[in-house]
Order: sequence, then structure tokens, then C-alpha cells
Amino acid sequence: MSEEKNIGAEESREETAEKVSKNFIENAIDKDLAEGVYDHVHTRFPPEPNGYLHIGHAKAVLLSYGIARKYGGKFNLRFDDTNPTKEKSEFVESIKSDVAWLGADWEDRLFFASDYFDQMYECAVKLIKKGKAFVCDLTADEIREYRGTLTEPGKNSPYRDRSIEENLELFEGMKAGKYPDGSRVLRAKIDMASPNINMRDPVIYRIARLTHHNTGDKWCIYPMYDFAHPLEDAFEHITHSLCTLEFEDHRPLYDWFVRECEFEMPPRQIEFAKLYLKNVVTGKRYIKKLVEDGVVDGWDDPRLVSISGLRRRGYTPEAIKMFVEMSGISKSQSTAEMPALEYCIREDLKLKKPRLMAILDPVKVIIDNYPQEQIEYLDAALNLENEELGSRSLPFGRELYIEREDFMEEPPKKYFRLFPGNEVRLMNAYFVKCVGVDKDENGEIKAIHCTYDPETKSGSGFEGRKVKGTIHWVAAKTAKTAKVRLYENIVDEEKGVYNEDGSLNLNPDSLIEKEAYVEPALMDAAAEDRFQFVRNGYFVADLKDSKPGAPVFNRIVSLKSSFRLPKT
RNA sequence: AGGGCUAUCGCCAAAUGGUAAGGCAACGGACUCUGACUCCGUCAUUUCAAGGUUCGAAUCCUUGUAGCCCUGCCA
Repeated sequence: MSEEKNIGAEESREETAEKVSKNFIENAIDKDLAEGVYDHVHTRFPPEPNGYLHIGHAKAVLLSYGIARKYGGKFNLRFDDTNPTKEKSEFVESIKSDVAWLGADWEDRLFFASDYFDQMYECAVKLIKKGKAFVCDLTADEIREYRGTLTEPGKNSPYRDRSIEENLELFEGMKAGKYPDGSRVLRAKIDMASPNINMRDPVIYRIARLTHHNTGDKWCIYPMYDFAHPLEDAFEHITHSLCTLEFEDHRPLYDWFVRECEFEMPPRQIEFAKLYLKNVVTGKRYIKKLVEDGVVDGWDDPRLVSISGLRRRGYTPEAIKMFVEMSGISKSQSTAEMPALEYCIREDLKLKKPRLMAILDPVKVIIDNYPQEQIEYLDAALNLENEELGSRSLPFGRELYIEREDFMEEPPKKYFRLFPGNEVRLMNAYFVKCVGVDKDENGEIKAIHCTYDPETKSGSGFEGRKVKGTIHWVAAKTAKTAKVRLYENIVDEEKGVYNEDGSLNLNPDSLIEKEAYVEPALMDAAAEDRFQFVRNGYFVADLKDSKPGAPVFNRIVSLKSSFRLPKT
């Protein structure tokens, strides 16, 4: 216990030293701690197990977990499973796996709202006994009518003044299954004229004979979110219950339940803005349709921003954490841009991962003055900026592949790659000079002829002359092929995410698969190994489709580039 | 008789009455065996608007404006 606190305190010092200012939630917590409202911090992430987590949830997970860590407190994972119509065990498993992957450690504190159903029932009884709740026989439609509107007050239910005894008996009957589904509800007795609609005698229990993923058929009444959530927080001794902005209007109700149920250390709800990404689809119904239509390869398709999709795409938990921290916490509705996320993954992988060569769009180069059958093994560093990564043996020969875009027969100004008469460096190897081009009958380039200069070998210390361009390559004779997948946004950013009818405006080129020539060392890649393919971007060996000796590479993100071919 | 919340650079975001941080993006330039990285420089005389208070206002007051959320027996 005290050891944990020390670790937390140490981190707190480190992190505040780096971070100039705190966010508004940390300020509020500081104040609570200073005023003695709480003497510790305990947070939670409370998803409903009704779907998969996405990048937006990552903010909520990492924020609550991060705050707990920062203050030397605890963090719970709790499934808010009070509505069996939408919830499945499949989702609790995927959510647990995603939260764990993100690095949020709930230790032994995994909870289910449904584990508290007995306690919640007791709280409801307590409210009835205090005259603060009543059983209402109005139909759903009638309740809606009685509720009033945004601009008009509601009116009291005719059942509002039932005696405590009658309410107790009726509520017990509800629990015992005496009444049909939907025939009665338990409501809090608050104020039908409140300008806050949430306070107009909200429903707190409904009758529904549904099999619950956790409690089975034990219950035929289920508590509503507004009643259940504050109780869950209180039962777990949560201090700061962080949630998103749309629950702001529910806070008075949250506080009302906590007060009326008479908890000793009431939790405090604080709301923050969700994290949206520009031009990115997160809507459940849209993604569901993409999956059903076979447009994407499941909820973990690398083009999706589900946590599992991001993982398959090659994003790291570290990068996602960096992104969430970079985006900041506030109450103003905000939409981050994709390049910020891309920056984070590049930044994370830059020094950590080896940089090798692969040719995505090959054209052949023949080095006329290089011995016909010779293969030469070069020692090439895996990452010039991180020597610890070591080097690999890189085969070089007379015939090579280079990228088609690295050669132009008639180059524009400032093109300093390969063109007739020009000399470039083959990365990790020699200078080569273009001396001619073979074409077929259609004028398509079949091969580029070069000569090389043996004196210019990499690492030889050759200083005789400099060359403006360096290009990457793979030796033809030893090249292996691997499937690569290049991803773009699944929707068309230029013309807009949505069509006029509300459907998604899909980008037909969101996935391009090709066979690439790769250097032999890449064939050892295991699933989830990440690399930089020099000048092409960062790639990951696909989690699902990579087989030993036959990796499939997903492009995580391209490299930044300021190179622009002048328009002709 | 509506209520709640939010407005600071293209995008995030700090500043807690003391003279507009930082990051992403963008744009110059240097360097370069990745047109990457790195480095250096540019990028809000002004904080939604208009008034007011003050020696001093993004911060306080007034009046507007705009955006988001709320009328599930969903969460």
C-alpha cells in the first residue's frame, strides 16, 4: 500500500516537471485533495459491453487510468451491464483485451454493475421508504406525455402519491415477476416541473424478462443507468467519476441519488469532451454496415479506428497514449486531425525499429559493369540513428529493382533521382550512373542500364564526389516477394465523408494490395513486428495473415515528404 | 418555462486581473547514405461581437451571436 503510494508520488513529480500545465480535471482534483474532500483518488472506466472500443474510448480509458496513476490511486474496470437487450459476453472479452492492450491495469478490480443488483435493489427500497420513489402504472407513452416538453413543465403521475406500504408491496411484486414486462416502473419522486428533464421523476427500474449475460434469469427487473451509475461508483468508493459531456445534465440526478441513498463518501462526476477525429468514421451503425457488406475485414480492419483495428494497422499503445495526451483534456467540443495521430506513431517507431528496403512498384536496373553472377554481401546498419539495433547482411548484385518513380527519362528541374546521365547513390551500396534504357514495342521501360563505381562503396569513406540523390533497391536474384497492403481513409476526404442520402462516401482506393520485392531479412518478420521500409513508410507484419516465412505487411503510415513533382 | 455547456492561430490547447505557452499542420532555410529524421527561422498587437469596470481584461460586469447536448421503460 505505502509502496504503491511512493511509486505514484515519484511519477507525479516526474510528469509535472515535464508538463507545464495541468488540465481542468487535475486542477479540480488538486482542489478536492487540498480541501480534504477526498484523501485519495480512485477512478474507473465503465463501458457498456455492447460493442467494440474505438479511439474515442481510448481517451476515456487512458484519462481515468492516467489520473489514478498520477495521484497514486486506483483504477477499476467496470462493465455497466444494466440493459441485457444490448449486451454480450463477446464484448466484455474484446473490451478487456483492448483495455489491457492500451496498458490500463485494473489489477484485481474487474467489476460488473450486475454484481450489485442486490445492493441496488436495497437502495431502491430505501428510497421508497423515504417517500422518494414510487411505482408508476402509466404506459411508456403516457409517461412521455406526462413528462412535458423542453419548454413546458410536466405533470405529476396519478400514481405519485401511493402510500409507502403500497409502493413497497408493488415493487416487491415487480421483482417477484407478478407483473408483465413494461406494465409498471419504479420512479424517483423529484420534480415534474424541473427545467432539467432528467429530474422529472425519472424511471429507475423497469420490468423486462431478459436473460442477462452475467445474472442469467435471476432478475426480471433492471435498474436504469441514471440510478445505477452513481450507486456503482459509490459502492466501489470511486472519488472522481469521469465521463463525457452529454452526461452533464445528469449530474444533478447523480448527486440526488448519491445524497438520498446516504453514502458516506459521495463520488464526484466530472465531464470532459469526447475526442473526435476529422473525416473518420466511428459510428456503430456505419461500421456495422461496412462489416456486413464485406467492405471491411471485420471490426478489426486496419482502416478502422477501433482499438483492434488500430492495433492491426500497426499502431502501438504508446503512440495512442501520446496522441491522447497531445490532444489534451477540456470541455470544448473538439475534432483532432489525423496527421497528429500519424505524427505519434512515426515518433514512437522512429528510433525503435529497423529500417530495411522493399520495392513496392518495381522497375529493373542492370549494372552493365558488374560481374554477371556475383552476389556481394554488404553490412548495412538497421537504423543509423540507433546503433543498438545492429546490422544485417544485405545482398547486392548485377540486377536490381528500384521504385518506378525513382527514374524519369525526361526529368523536371530539381529531380535528383535517376535519369539518363545522372549519378545517384544506391543506399548502403554504390554510386550508379544511368547510361541507357531498354523499352518494349509499346515504349514501356523494361530495364534501366547503369554503370557503378567500385570506389564509392558505402562505408569505404569515399569523398571524391557527392551525389544529390540516394535511392533504395533490392537485388533481383535474392529478392523475396511479400504481400503488402497500402491503406488510405475508407471514406473520400475530398468530396466528403457522407453522401446526400446519409450513406458513407467510400474511397475505392482505401486498400491497395500488391506484391513487393523485399530484401531477404524481412522474411523472418513475425506477426506484429514493425519496420520502416526506407523511403516508403512504417509497416507491420499483419497480426492475422502473416505466417512464418510468409509475412503480410500493412503500411501503418507513410513517411512525410516535401517532394512534389511539378505539374505538367 | 426551457435548461445545461462551450467559444483563444487551419487543428488541439495553456494562461486562475499583470501585458497571449506549447504541440500538430503549414511555410522558408541548413544538414543529410531516406526529398525522412534533426536543427534554425516564420506563423494571434490580440482571445466570438459590442459596450462597460480597472493603472492594467482572454480572464470581471452587461447585452448580443454561434456551436454542442437534453423531451428512451438506452448508456
